[in-house]
Amino acid sequence: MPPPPPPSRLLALLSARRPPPLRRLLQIHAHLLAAGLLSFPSSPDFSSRLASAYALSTTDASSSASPRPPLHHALALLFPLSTSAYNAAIRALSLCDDDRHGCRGGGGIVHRCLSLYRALLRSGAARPDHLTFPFLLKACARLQERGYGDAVLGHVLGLGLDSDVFVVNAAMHFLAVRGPMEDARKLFDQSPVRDLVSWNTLIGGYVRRGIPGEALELFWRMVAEDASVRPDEVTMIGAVSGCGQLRDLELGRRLHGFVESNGVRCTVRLMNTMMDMYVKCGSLELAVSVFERIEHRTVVSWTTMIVGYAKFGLMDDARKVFDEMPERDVFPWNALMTGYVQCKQCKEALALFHEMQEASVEPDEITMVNLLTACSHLGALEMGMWVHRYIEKHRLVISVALGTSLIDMYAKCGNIEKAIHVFKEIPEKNALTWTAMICGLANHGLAYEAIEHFRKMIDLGQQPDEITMHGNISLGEKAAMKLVEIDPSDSGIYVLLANMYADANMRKKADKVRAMMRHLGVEKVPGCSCIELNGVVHEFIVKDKSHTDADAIYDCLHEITLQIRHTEDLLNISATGVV
DNA sequence: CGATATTTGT
Repeated sequence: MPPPPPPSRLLALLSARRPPPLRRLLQIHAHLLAAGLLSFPSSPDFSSRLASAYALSTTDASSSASPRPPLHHALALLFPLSTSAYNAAIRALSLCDDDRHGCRGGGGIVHRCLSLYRALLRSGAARPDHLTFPFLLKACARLQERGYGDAVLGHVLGLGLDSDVFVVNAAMHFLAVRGPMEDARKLFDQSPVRDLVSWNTLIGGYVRRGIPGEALELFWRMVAEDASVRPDEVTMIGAVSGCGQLRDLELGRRLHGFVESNGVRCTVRLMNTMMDMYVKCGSLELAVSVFERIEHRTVVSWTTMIVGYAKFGLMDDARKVFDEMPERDVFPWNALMTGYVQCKQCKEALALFHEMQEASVEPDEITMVNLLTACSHLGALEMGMWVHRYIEKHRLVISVALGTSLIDMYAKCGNIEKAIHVFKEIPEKNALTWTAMICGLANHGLAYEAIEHFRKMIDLGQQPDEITMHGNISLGEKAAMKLVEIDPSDSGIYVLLANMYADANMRKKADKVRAMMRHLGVEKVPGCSCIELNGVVHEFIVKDKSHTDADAIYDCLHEITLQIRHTEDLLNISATGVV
């Protein structure tokens, strides 16, 4: 028998970033027991470290080949655990930040955190304390469902921990991410404790939700009213990115000045945010000047620069930046591809995808959305179908956005049946999905089906609160206009529209738009038809001469017309009689 | 002791 490793060696094994495999962990556990190192309390706290390692090793995806024991079995071996051991285990789990270990959306890890918390509540010996909740709430904020976090918030109140600033901030963060923003705000306004992180959390929350006005107002209030805090890097990241959402260049320069005159640490992250803001506010020049002043550029810095050039249509410069970057993850690839698509250089986008595959970069959902958009523009049905198969083969999750892109691609590439099929298959639909389907049907001249879908969309209440605070109405309008185009005489559309506006509390505007729609209905829209040849869609409008082979096509049409006339003469029937 | 933060998309 080899001698047991010294405690320092065991400690090192337990503290490694990657936990030892379960089998090894059990050995370590036995050694610690034999050495009497698990008697509580001890320093260093071996039982906390062992609990953390168990929590992590039952999460480790690499051990998923063999059945993993439930976490509570492993922890039962350590029973009874102290609160700090539970906290350490929850902490270790909540810090393990990627989703490889569990199901999507960090679900696996969060549920393990919650089961640890339940074990803690059941244990009787230990009670959750002020250190338990920041980690736990952070985990809950990563979960789509709100229920668990709400329950935990209830416990916080029950235990009277609502005066611990760390707990309050974690609760605010949870509410800002998952709950109604008003609740986060209420907590901020009513809490007896408040510090820099409280302000930052709330400002960041408003920015994440796309309410930049509120974020900036809070920022100025913080500067003016609360002398106990000074804006730091995190504050400024929130304020500057909010300013980017506002597209307010003047404000952006002011905030930039604020950073420099208030000694805020100008870290790469802040400078990246500043670049992004300048790009969004339309000043490529200032974005470049910030980029050039960054000493240690990250992938984010380079990517933001690519987005900037692409946004201004300077694809050659975007490509140059892309080629110059020392290392790339999927972001710069997607950013460049998006640029090509938006600049209508769809063939370049497809070529980039092939480069991406040669570079062995794993494409993601966004890559696929870009590819499908490129295919839609090109009318490249073959390629589009290949992308569809690729998505299925690689088991990429078909999100709303991806599903919508598929529908749009099939519709624009001329395969409306497949578009309908995908529409029926996908589980999640939003207003954009419906619009893509309705416009697709309308473009294929399927007026009845389009109107039926429009009706269904309204019936399902698939709008007012989907997007903002108005944007949705224009979506409805977009769909409706398409319908008016194909059948101006259908009064049903006007009724539906009127109802839609009524539902959205826009009665005042309803009449005005009604008149507009009528006007549109009167207007003649040129008839249009599409034909697909070898994966390329050719579009023709009445009297359209834009096609490269227009002369030949019209010659051919003329020939066909002559032949029909000739046949008519032979059969002695009139053209109107046939048609 | 513990909480807040930047880049890609229909």
